[in-house]
Amino acid sequence: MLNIDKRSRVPIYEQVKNQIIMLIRLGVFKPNSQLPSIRSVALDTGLNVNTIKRAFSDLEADGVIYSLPGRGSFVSSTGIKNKNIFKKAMDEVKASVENAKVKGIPQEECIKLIEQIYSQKEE
Amino acid sequence: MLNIDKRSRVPIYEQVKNQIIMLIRLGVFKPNSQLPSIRSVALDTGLNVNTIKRAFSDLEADGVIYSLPGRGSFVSSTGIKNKNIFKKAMDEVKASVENAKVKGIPQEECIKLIEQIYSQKEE
Amino acid sequence: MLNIDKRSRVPIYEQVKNQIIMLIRLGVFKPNSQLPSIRSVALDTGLNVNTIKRAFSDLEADGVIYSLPGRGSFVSSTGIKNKNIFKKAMDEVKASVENAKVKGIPQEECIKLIEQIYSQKEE
Amino acid sequence: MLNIDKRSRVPIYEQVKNQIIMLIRLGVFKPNSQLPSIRSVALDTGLNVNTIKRAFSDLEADGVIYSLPGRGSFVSSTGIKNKNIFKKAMDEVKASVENAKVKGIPQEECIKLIEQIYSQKEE
DNA sequence: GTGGTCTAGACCACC
DNA sequence: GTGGTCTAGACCACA
Repeated sequence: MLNIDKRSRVPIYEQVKNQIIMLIRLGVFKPNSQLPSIRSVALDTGLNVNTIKRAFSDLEADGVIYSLPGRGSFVSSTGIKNKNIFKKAMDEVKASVENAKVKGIPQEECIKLIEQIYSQKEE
Repeated sequence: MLNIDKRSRVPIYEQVKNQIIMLIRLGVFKPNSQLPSIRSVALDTGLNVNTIKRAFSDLEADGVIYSLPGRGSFVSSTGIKNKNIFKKAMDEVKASVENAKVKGIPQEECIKLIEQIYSQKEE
Repeated sequence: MLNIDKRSRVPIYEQVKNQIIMLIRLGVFKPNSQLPSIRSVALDTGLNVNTIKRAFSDLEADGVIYSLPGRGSFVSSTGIKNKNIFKKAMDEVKASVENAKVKGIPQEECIKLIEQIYSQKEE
Repeated sequence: MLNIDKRSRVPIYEQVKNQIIMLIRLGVFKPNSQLPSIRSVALDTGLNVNTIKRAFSDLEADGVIYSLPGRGSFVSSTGIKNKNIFKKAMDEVKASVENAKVKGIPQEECIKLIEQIYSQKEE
């Protein structure tokens, strides 16, 4: 179900977080519905329980999901409509573009790249 | 000479690299001219010698500077026109924008941000 | 009969306990009268039998009810006037207020909150 | 330096968090000053590095401290003046007092308890 | 030395 | 079965 690249420099728990966010955004997991258990995700992905737990806890801290001990983890009713998540993502873009600008990369290159990324179909 | 923010999350050696690249780009350091020694930079900035060393060897690996053992470091003749530096910067932008897309941020938001960054005067 | 919030962080067996205590306090269940059976409560609420069993045995341990094997559970003659229940509740209040104090919240804030809670009508 | 009760039902990382918050509030750790390293705290307390790490990460998520990889952990410039921390503490008080009210404990008992707690000198 | 990530495996409370 | 806590120990990047 999840597609993890162990060789990426992006931490595994971040990849898990991102994929779950995308699945919620795509409607695969709907608000207030139950998510697969931490352990089952760990089994499916072959990752350690603690790594998945870390991803779930982070998502809970961001208000994307909530977990009830002994009962399971659930998509929060507001789902992905959380400003905090957006802010973090935009902060990253900002930092990387500012860096590109400092390195002397012209604005058109950046815009071209963005248009290219957004024209790709979501996997 | 260098403007380092010790409280930034950007690694210090990265900040050193970036500032040197910018100084080359602005013409303060010209192709084939000698750079200040690692030790003098360390003294000036109050940073650890190892940190500066790391920045210089990274720059050498990127072909931006070259060092002659016993004589010092010099701006390479091609200077900053090195594809590697550009590629790394663009890879960062790519990763952050792909992440933004996954989080559901619309293309226009990214473009707006870029135009805003590039409209600012360089410090 | 019982009003359970499955999405609450309060354990379900705790909610069951609390509601039964309140019903006794309100006189719905009188001292020495028989309580509905564990199974019927489980059926009514749609909760797991084990969860109800846990609530009942906790209440018995606290001396609020007693059970006669094969015949059912009954409100104890002393009813809710049991020190143990009070003590547990007060211990919780104590812990949370001590925590608030540590966090730097002034005494007046706590008192104000309490007055506000007690001025609300009981549901 | 820290005073941990391993037998408490309050998670150890919570106790660590609370004690650090108190030390910041008392001015022992000042805004922007460096905190003892995660490892040294682990050594001093005899606790596992990961447990201390958990406490520090939580504090960072709450904006109380910030950490710079390779450099250390620091009290954030706003220090403890964080509404989130206060809200969580008050939510706890609210829940416990509401519970006490349901159990039939009179308002005066709660107020008396609070006055007693706040009259005690801070350790 | 510092913090950050990851694994492995234990024990607990709750359902 | 579920999530939550804790320990032990490994490896990494950064200073």
